[in-house]
Amino acid sequence: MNNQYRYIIRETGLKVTPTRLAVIKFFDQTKKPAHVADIIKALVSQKIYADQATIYRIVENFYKKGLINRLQFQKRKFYYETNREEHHHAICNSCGKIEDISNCSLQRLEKEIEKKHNFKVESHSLEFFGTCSNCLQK
Amino acid sequence: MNNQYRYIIRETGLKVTPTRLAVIKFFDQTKKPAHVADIIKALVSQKIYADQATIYRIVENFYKKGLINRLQFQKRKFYYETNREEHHHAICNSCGKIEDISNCSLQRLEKEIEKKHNFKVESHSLEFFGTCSNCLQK
DNA sequence: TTAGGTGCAAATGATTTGCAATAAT
DNA sequence: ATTATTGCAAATCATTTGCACCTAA
Repeated sequence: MNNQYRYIIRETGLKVTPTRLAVIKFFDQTKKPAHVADIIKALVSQKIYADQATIYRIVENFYKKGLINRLQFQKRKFYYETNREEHHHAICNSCGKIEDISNCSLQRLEKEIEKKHNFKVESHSLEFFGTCSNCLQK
Repeated sequence: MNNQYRYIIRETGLKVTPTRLAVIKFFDQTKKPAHVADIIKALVSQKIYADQATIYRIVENFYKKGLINRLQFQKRKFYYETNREEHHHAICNSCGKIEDISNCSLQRLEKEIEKKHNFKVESHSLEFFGTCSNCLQK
């Protein structure tokens, strides 16, 4: 059951600990971007009490190992989410809801940049800000 | 000479003060994204000593009035730059250099999102991370 | 004159760090 | 046994705030 998670962690060279398992599981089950406070809240509701320093370290390690992505939405904090296929976000300025956007097809643009600027693109971030369907109705 | 800047500030409904003039001028002359510490340093070199709280307030006001843009580059701090024609950035992971990217033509994508998600796009941020030409040679 | 701007110092919020205790391999 | 991980408390960094004083309109 937890074996898939143990395996994923072990593959990165990190040690398997209960808190890391819980965090991996959290990201696997919650598909939404989450910041550290979200993660802590979710773990507390499962009666898992980890220090925030620990969560910050876990999440940065996972990010560096490529297990999760790190995002920012014009906020002061970082958000993290499972590293699934390339996609982007639409963030509602009114309620804060975050929707997924896929099929952005920026490959062409990346190619152009590499040629024009002689800049090797390794990653990109693309976020849209506006008003979501719910808030539009109000 | 400073009249253009006075005019720009006055148009927003904000009062014209020496510090605001200096900040507007700074953004007009420096085309690169800058964070608050950069601005303070530039002003100090002109013997203009303003409190950091003041700069934070000025910059947020200018941003809200649409005079400057606010950016984040996977850093904890905000960057600001003059609000010129739409463009994006390529940030070097190695030396931190920031290059401009123009002609992104995301209009098509925005239209799609508006239709598919019923989400009114008001702005977007698009940044590329990688290695710049200088760092590639090392 | 008066609404808005500024400086100062203290508060805040997210994140990081040092270090000793503990757990995973 | 060895090395990585954790908890705790304190530090840091960017940013914000309250308040008394000052200044542009």
